Amino acid sequence: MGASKSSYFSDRHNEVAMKMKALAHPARIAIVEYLIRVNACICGDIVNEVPLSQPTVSQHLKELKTAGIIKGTVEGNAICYCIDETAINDLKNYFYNISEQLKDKQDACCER
Amino acid sequence: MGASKSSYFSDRHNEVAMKMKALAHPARIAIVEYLIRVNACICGDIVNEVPLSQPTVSQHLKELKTAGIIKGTVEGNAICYCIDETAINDLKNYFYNISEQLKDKQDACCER
DNA sequence: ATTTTTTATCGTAATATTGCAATATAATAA
DNA sequence: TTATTATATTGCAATATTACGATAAAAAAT
Repeated sequence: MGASKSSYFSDRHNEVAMKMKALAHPARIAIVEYLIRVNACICGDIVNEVPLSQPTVSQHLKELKTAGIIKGTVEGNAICYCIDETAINDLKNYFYNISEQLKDKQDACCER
Repeated sequence: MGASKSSYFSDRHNEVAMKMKALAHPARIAIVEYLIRVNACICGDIVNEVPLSQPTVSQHLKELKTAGIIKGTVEGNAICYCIDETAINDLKNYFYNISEQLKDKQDACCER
C-alpha cells in the first residue's frame, strides 16, 4: 500500500493529524516562527528567510494555508501572510488537555 | 529532490518538526490517545484497538518511541508502552509560548 | 523439548512528500 | 503596450512513508 488509510480512523483523529502534518517540516516551522516574529509579510520575504526556492516556499505556504495555520490576503500584486490564531490555539489546547489528563495518572510504566 | 533538507534548518526547527511528524498520522494520534486513556498497555492491546496489522502497529510504535512520545519497558515476553510526558510537555509549552507571542500582536492581516 | 504468545524486522509494493526549473498568471510600473 | 514584480502551477525526479505478508527472536506455557 503506502497511502495512509484515513478512512479507517475517526474524523477527529484525521483532523488532528492533518494539523500536525502541516507543522511536520522544519521549513514550515521556520516560516511560522518568522511570521510570528514579523507579524505579517509577503511570500518574497519568506523566500529570503528560508534556504529554499520560490516555488518550494509557495508550496509550503499552500500546505500551511490548507491546514488553517496561516491566512493570506491579496495586497496589490503581492499576497500578505500571517498566522491564523484559531489553529494555533486549537493545537495549544490539544496539548494542554493531554497534559492535564496525564497529571491524573501515575507516571509508572508499566503496571497492569 | 524529495528528501527534506534538514541540514538547511536549525536544530530547534528540526526537533520541533520531528516531534510533530511523529504525531502526523491518525493511527499514531489514536495510539497516543488510547495510551492516555488506559495509562499503559502492551502492543497487542493496540493491535486490537486500531484497524491495522501487527507489523504496521509495531512500526508506528517505533516512530513514536524514536521521537520520544512514548516509552516501552520489557515485561516478560511483552512490552509495555506508555506516554513519555516530557515530549508532550515540550509540545504543550511550545504552543503555549507561540500563543502568548501572538497575544501581543494585533491580529490584522495585513499592514506593513 | 515443543508449542504458544508477543513483538520486531525484512522485503516489497503502493502512494505521498519534497524540491526545483520552467512556465503561467496577475497586478503594477514604465 | 511592454516591461517588471510577485506569486502560483505544472511536470518531473529523488526520496520518504505507509502497509502488510513472511519470518525471526525471545520469553512463557505446556
